[in-house]
Amino acid sequence: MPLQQDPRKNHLLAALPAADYERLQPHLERVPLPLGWVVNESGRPHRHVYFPTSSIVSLLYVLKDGSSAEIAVAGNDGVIGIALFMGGETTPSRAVVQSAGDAFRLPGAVLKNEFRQGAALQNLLLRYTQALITQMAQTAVCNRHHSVGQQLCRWLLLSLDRLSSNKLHMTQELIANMLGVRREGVTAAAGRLQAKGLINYSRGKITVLDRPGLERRVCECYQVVKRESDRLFSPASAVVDRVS
Amino acid sequence: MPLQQDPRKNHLLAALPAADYERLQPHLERVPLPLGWVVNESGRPHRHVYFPTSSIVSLLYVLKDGSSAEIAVAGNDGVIGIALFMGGETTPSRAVVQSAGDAFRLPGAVLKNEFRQGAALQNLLLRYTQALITQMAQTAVCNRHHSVGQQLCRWLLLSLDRLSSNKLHMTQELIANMLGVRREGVTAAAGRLQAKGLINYSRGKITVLDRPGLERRVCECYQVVKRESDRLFSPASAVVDRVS
DNA sequence: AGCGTACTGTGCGATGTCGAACATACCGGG
DNA sequence: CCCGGTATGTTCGACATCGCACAGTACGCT
Repeated sequence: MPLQQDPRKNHLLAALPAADYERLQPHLERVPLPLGWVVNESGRPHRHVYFPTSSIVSLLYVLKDGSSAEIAVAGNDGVIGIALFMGGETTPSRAVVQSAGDAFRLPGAVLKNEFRQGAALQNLLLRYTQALITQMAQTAVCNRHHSVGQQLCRWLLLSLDRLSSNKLHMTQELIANMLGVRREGVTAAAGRLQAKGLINYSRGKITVLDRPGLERRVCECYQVVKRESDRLFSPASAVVDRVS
Repeated sequence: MPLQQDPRKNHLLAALPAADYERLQPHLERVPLPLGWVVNESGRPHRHVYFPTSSIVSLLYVLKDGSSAEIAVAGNDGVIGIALFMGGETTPSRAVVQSAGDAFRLPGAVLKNEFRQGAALQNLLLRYTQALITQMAQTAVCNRHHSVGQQLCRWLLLSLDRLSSNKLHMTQELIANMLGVRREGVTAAAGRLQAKGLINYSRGKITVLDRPGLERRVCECYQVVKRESDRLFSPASAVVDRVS
């Protein structure tokens, strides 16, 4: 991994006007996030918000019986810990590092203070939250109506979008936990993708060979989430609100 | 139906301090919401936010092939049109009236203006949004892991909580659309509930006879959503933020 | 009273996922 | 270099839901 010292590799921080960013910058602390690390435990108060730069973090819901499902994912396009500025302090979901890398964190108090000024950061975080809501809603529908194969494609593409390479580091077992299905189901679906030459994997290392091919196989859910995310962060719509 | 003329039958409006409410009151317009009415169409800009008093509104995601799923529900404890204050103007979901009744609506401009002052309304709406997120996340997990029977119980209880009577007005076909399953599945599940004496239904009229019985059959998802909603609106936590 | 429509009930095979047990293959550390 | 653990592949029956077709039933309207 190269330097990755620049907080502004995170799109949210990058979208802040210089003045706003300067206020936050002294409080940003770089944190390496190892695979599997629990950033926020379900129901526990959050101390910081995390802005991933090269890492990917999943929001997981874990049921009493241990079964789980990913409800959203955040990488360098997002932030972990929205409960802090939404006012709830905690959420019933667990945030787990899905792909090791760096993040920058900000103490909750600093974020809340900046958020309450109603500055650019507020607008940005609210838009992000709305994009997150879209992602969660789409996940709910996808869980209901689409096959494991389609969901695997969606998951691969969402992960790929948040990484700079075409290699993922993730076992089928972990993917199964994310999708809330059995490992065997992932094995079967991944096997089909490999047979068609779309991906290549071995012992937790997945290489995507034919991204357009994946996009042809994925369900509409992927596109909806991506388009909505682009829309909410497009320069046009962002500027309007900042100026007004 | 009695008068239902009081906007403060909506819990959000009721939770506002008098001064804040007075500012909004002149702009509140009473609107009867008929069954099936589309309050907000997917992708279309919202003009108003709606505060239901005696109605229930579902947020539905509709896929290209016509299949759908409910991702959240709002009654006198919520508001429809969060995209307005979140900054996105639209959402990819459709808001449909699930149970006819009244709502009060507020023009988007009035709401946005009040929201930006950072007053009590802002805090309240953000907390509500977080509760909504919880509900959506729980729906996603429930879709993945729980049976139609359990989900039907959850759906009945969530609807019941938002009504003053123990009678629902809803065909199995519509419930099936909400849950994203086949009508026959609902018929079977509802038949079992009726056989056990928990409910009674006939041609679109459902009477809940044994609510505790339903609560014993429902999956944990219902309790989680309810508890989290209570927590976010408990007087204790609400006051803290307003004072600070 | 009669008719039509909306709602509910039922039966079938097809399909996909589950749950569990077990076989194989690969990698890294001692 | 071997050993142990981790990752992947494969099999089986069981079960729930799907998709479709059609039968029965109650309500409301003319």
